[in-house]
Order: sequence, then C-alpha cells, then structure tokens
Amino acid sequence: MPELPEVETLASQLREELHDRTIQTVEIRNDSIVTTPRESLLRQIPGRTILRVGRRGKFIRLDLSGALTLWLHLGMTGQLLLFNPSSLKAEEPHVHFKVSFRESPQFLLYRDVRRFGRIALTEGGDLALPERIRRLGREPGEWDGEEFASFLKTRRARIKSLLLDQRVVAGLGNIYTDESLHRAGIHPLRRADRIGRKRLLRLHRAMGEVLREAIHWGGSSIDDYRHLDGGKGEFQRFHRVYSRREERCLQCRALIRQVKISGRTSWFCPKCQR
DNA sequence: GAAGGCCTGGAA
DNA sequence: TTCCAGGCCTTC
Repeated sequence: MPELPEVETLASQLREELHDRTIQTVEIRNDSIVTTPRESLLRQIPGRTILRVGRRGKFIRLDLSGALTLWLHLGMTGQLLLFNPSSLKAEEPHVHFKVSFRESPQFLLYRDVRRFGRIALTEGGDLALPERIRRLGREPGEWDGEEFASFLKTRRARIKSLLLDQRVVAGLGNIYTDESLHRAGIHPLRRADRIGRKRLLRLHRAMGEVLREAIHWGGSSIDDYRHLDGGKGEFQRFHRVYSRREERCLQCRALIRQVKISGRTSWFCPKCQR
C-alpha cells in the first residue's frame, strides 16, 4: 500500500531519472485508470518536457512544459517501473500506461493489478485542480505540533479515522497511522478530543519520526510496492505493530491485537496503547 | 460521526 | 466462495 514514504521514494527516483526528459509517446491500455479522456492525454503529453517531479499526499506530480501536470495515484497495488528494453523479458501483465522518451530507449510503465490507481492530467498550474487533490489537508511536515494538538482537541472522531482522513493529514494510510499511534502510546479507537495535549504532541512527533525513517529505508514493501527499478523497500523490517499478527510488542511483550474500524484493520498493542 | 457499499482480482 | 484493501460516496 503506497503511502507517503513509498510515494516520496518513487518521486525522488523519478526526479533523478526523468528530470528534463522529453516524452515521446504515451500508450494507454486501460481507460479505467485514467480520469482524463484518453484522447486528451494522447494529444497533450507527447513532446512535453518533465520540468519538476513532486509529491502531494499520496499523489506523484509530474510538472510538464506548457503548464501541464500529470498526477499519478498508485491506489493499493500500483507500481511505476522504469525499464531498459534490453532488460525486459516478457512484458509484465497488468500494465495500463506506458511512456517512452526522446533521449533514451527506456520506458516508464504503470502497472496495477487491482486497478484502484488513477492517472490524470491538469492544465493551468494549481488553479484548476481536481476536487480530490484540492481538498487534501496539510502535509505532515506542514503541521506545527501545537496546531496539530489544538485541531485534534476539537474533534470527536476516533483518532485513527482522523489520521486516515486525507483532508486532515495528507499522505498517511493504514501502515503509518498504526505505527505512529503505537509510538505515541495512543489506542486507535480513542476519541481525539479525549487525548491529552502532551500525548497529541507526542503523536505529532511520532508521525514525523516514523515517516522520516520510512523514507530513509525506501518505504515498506509488504505485497506489491516496488521501487522504480523493481527493488523493494526495507521499512517493513522495522514495523512495530502493522501486520504483526500473533507477534508480541517489542516494548512490553504483550500480544499485538487487531480491531476493525469501519471495515479497516488497525494493529495495536493493548498494553502500550491506551 | 460511523458504517456499509463499490471498484478489482489474488489469496486463503 | 469468501475475504480483503484505499478512497470515496451514500445512508443512517
């Protein structure tokens, strides 16, 4: 599940590899993942230069010449892979989008087994963004600790639901909310307004630390997530609760438990998190 | 504010 | 055959 650290890792790798490259061809093999009409993508993208690569929440943004921006959301199983034609064996299944470049024989593939990912093209800078991107909340790094605590103090929802809400913090998903809550010692079902200020500040700090470490290790590769070259992230080795079924808390040896919060699994330590 | 449904296809 | 996942929408 690509979340902020996975998307950030890919964005850095894309920046390294594709900055200043000019797109030669675009191939769309599956219309269901593009939210911009295919004719428009096919007409507008070829010939554009990649000026800047960035990230917003879980979206990768490629700023192209001509004030165009290509947005990529990897959904659950989306992968971006940069291939040399020489290293390509049989073409992989589930490739829905393919880009070639003027300066090199490499091509960029968007592969997505579940097809929950989306690709969109916007025009005119940040003025006319799609709803889904426009209503994203602040990046974790943009939240000041005190403001973060004060805001959560006004909310009655369960803390886990709020952290997952992209309008509150952009970029967190199931892995990093669970890991942040564990480090802060907060139970995922706890109502936000009933958490002490100090503990909310601790959550803010924990969130920053977890994300920083995860980016350092190239994200978490649990199932499908891969780097641009097909390699895996390493941060799953350092997960303290997420998906640690039947395992014990590294701090207190209690058995890691799971609860469902509106259909989503949360992992936590019943002793460390209250 | 919470829960259920939808999309999709691989794993159990 | 059932379950599951992220994001979004609808319904209660």
